Amino acid sequence: MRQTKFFLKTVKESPADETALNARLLIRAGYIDKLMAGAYSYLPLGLKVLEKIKNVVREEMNRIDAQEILMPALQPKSLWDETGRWEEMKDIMFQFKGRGGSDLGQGATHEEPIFDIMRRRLKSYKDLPVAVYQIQDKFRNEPRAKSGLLRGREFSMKDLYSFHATRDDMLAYYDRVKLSYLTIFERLGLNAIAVEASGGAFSEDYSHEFQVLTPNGEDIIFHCDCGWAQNKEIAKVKEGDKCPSCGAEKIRADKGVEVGNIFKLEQKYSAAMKLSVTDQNGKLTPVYMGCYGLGPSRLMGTLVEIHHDDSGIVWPDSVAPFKAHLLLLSQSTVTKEIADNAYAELQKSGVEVLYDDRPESPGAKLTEADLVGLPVRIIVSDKNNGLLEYKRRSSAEIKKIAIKDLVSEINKI
RNA sequence: CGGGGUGUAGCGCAGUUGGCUAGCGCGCAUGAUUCGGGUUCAUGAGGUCGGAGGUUCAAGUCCUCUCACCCCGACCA
Repeated sequence: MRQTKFFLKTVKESPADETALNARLLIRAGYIDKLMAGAYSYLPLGLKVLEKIKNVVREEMNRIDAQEILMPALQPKSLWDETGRWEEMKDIMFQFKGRGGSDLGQGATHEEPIFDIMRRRLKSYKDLPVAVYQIQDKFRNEPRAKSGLLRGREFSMKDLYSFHATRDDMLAYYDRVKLSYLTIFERLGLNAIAVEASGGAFSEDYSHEFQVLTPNGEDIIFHCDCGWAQNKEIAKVKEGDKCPSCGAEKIRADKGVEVGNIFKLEQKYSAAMKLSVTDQNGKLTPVYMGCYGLGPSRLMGTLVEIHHDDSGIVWPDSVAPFKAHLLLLSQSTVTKEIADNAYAELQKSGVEVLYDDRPESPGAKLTEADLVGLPVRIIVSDKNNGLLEYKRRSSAEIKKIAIKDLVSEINKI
């Protein structure tokens, strides 16, 4: 993509109404725009990142035999009355009247509609197991939206629901999802730890939260090098205590951002919403269920909190909106030709490249490139005698390479 | 929802005890200039001072109400 044709405007100064680092950088660098508290637009660069995150999630979901669906955000009260959550969640759910006075709500989560779909289709233990997921915007009337993309009133969530004939099967799938989540976070360039947390309203057992440790996180996590970790909400230890798992006296307390949460719902929901199948003996049994959330938009914010420096964002390769930023620093005909050739080469090889072909000053281009944070920077200038200057955003090392070696150099990543 | 703070040009900000034509920087337009870390200069466009009501000869400035945004707390399938 030529930058002269690309819709991207960066700004020098941080917005006054944001203090969260992720929002300040993402807005300055032209990824997102704030519409109101807790609701952001994704501009071309930002949407590319969000989609890359979602696609990593899709790939890993598909790998654990989950199938993608899409449910409405708009939902009727009647469904939510079956579980009693219309009342229970009235403070957090956007609820309003439809035409004719019908009560409607916007989905803060989707257990009710997925149950409605499943109870009319799952009839026998032979129909199980089944797992479906969707990636959709959730709406929550947060008491306090804050921290940029980390806590929105409208935000992207991937929610997965699994249905099982036996408890053992549910537990086995829960473990599969747990591993899948860890793979997702690793692919995204995040070090997330699985933390025991409250099971919530429909489970007495612990749930697992996936927490990325960062000083800007909202939760407090007690954890040990051995892998044991609990949310402060349920933890009965304090910093420096003996680890209940390995016995070493080095429990640490750190702040974390919750980027995923998985629950064993057992049979409680199925009982409430009459989701039963006939077992091998012909007897009706409530199905076992699990639900598993993960937040792509919150992940995008978290990625910026973790991967940045004083000059701007430093995207991990897996989610960067473009792989390379090609900068034309001189306006001589010869140099322009070299840059055009390099651009053509990259495009031919399928490398996603943003080509800064604007007639701006070198300083402006260099500073802006650091702010935007693409993984590879390639400079073409009169100074380089026909060679290209190759630099990773995450490193200070600069290599001079020939055009013919450019694609192979990038493909090493 | 409690406490604190902020609303003035697209963005970041200044504006004294109420006073005359509301400013600065960035950005934008035009023309020059420059070309390896957001070049320099000139000219220009751009404002119901968040909104409503009030006090006053006179309100960006004082009072009341209200809306929005930020931070702390509470809350957080």
